[in-house]
Amino acid sequence: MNKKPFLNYINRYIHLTIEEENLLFSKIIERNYLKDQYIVQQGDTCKTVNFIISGCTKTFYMNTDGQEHIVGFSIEDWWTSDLGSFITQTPADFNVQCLENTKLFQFTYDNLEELYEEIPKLERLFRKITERAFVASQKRIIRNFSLSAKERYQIFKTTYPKIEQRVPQYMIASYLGITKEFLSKIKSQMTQER
Amino acid sequence: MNKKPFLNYINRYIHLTIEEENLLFSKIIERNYLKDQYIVQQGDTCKTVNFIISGCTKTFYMNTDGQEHIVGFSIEDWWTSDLGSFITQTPADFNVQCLENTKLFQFTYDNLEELYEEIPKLERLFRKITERAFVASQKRIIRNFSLSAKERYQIFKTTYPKIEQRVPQYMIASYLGITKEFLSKIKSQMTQER
DNA sequence: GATAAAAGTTAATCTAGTTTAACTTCATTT
DNA sequence: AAATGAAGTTAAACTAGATTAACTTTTATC
Repeated sequence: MNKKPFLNYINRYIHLTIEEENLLFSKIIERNYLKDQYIVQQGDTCKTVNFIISGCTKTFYMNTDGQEHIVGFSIEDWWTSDLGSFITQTPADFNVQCLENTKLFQFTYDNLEELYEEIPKLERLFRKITERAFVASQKRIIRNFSLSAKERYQIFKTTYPKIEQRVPQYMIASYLGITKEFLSKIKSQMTQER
Repeated sequence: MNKKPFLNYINRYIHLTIEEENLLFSKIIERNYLKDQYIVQQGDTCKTVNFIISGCTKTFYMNTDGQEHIVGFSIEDWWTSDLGSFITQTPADFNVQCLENTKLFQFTYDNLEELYEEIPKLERLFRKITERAFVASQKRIIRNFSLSAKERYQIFKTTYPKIEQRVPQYMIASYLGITKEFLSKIKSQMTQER
């Protein structure tokens, strides 16, 4: 178990003693998923929050006529879960599926509750992480309302250049809230403009 | 200073001793704003997070050609701020303006940082509040992509019946991401269907 | 290296929602 | 109670993006 990436990550927010680090890692489960496997399925209760060591996931909602709406992608050094399902321990609205073979550090609900008691600093860690995630989510809502599909695509490209290269176009279209055909049109427009 | 509504609110998440309560309230500033006054202005750094005792606010983004995009409304027992600006202490993306005379409990950045040190339970409180806000924000993104304007309006009406009655229609249209003219059309459709 | 399946492209047609503009209703001030 | 302005309505013309469908390119499989 290579603890480095996760320690580097949490050190951006809090500092733990050696004892705390050991306690923390004693409750983390390392797990590997294969490409296409599901970490969470819509309707199941989400059992874990997951830190990605390597790999890539998509979080999506599938509506009744089988249309897939992508809420987000996650890669190394970020989290993946259905947080709503996890915190309330009720059925998930979203699916989380691996787009590559993916290695995770998993926190189960009970383990995380115990850790919050044992290492109160972790409350701060997750408070700060969630604050940032919330702010990003609010900004995305406004962008979706106030910008055209082309502008949103350009922002996506500059904000998440790594993700753009790892994920098929039709999923990016879904993330942007447009059809794959329209994204294709936007891209051909953009090459002509150059 | 009537502490009851705020104490009832936080008791849903954490329990404080009398000493902790006293310390908490010693750092809360009660403040009244008049209708139309700004609590935060786009470009300024947001100095406070604010719990609403009475009144109503809107949070909105104003784009370069003066178009207003409403991120959200807040009423009694909820929070209002530009959280992104507050946590990073950088210029705000959003405006927060009172739609009614509004009474707030304000936490300044420094007071809140001190309180986190003095009452670690508050980290848990704000972690949980932010988790819920993030989950709601994610669900809104999906609804905006997967539902028609009419469906979104119907959900708004049932989810926030109190807000619908206190806020002008053109602001609700902005919140839903549509024009006031189109909301008007939706409403007339809905009355004809009955 | 042939074949099939998945991903991406192009173009015609269509529609949900926008824009513009004139009009009505309601609230506020004098 | 008249006058002004803000909020809401209606309808015609318009457009960003969806839908449908045929086609091409890439990737995976035998």
